[in-house]
Amino acid sequence: MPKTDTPEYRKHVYDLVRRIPKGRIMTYGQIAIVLGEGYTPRTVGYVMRNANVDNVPWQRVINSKGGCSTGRILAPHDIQQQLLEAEGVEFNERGFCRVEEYRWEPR
DNA sequence: GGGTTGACGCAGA
DNA sequence: TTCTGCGCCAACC
Repeated sequence: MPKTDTPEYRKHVYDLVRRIPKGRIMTYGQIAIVLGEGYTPRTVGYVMRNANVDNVPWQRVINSKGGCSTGRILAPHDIQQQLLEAEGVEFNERGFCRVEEYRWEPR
């Protein structure tokens, strides 16, 4: 079972995130299921936290609520909605988007 | 080695 | 529908 501390583990997550098309999103749970290998939303989130300093569109990765708990991240919460809106993702007043509609699954 | 926290998810009230 | 609690796995103190 891989660990999040290994570059391989993180690369796996990063690669999947980079595959997300423009104007699409993925939830932590979805990623955890797709990666399998004992991945859990927690571990995925842990990796994403470090992805902040990487060339990964981490803003496309959100929680099941369709939003992002940006209040706990190191980066400003404005970029999340801003970048996604630039890609065509619509957000409501609460700062949430329709996950069921924008959710993308790799194959 | 043990306890707490966390970019989460789901079930229950 | 929204809020609260519990569980999950790994990292941090």
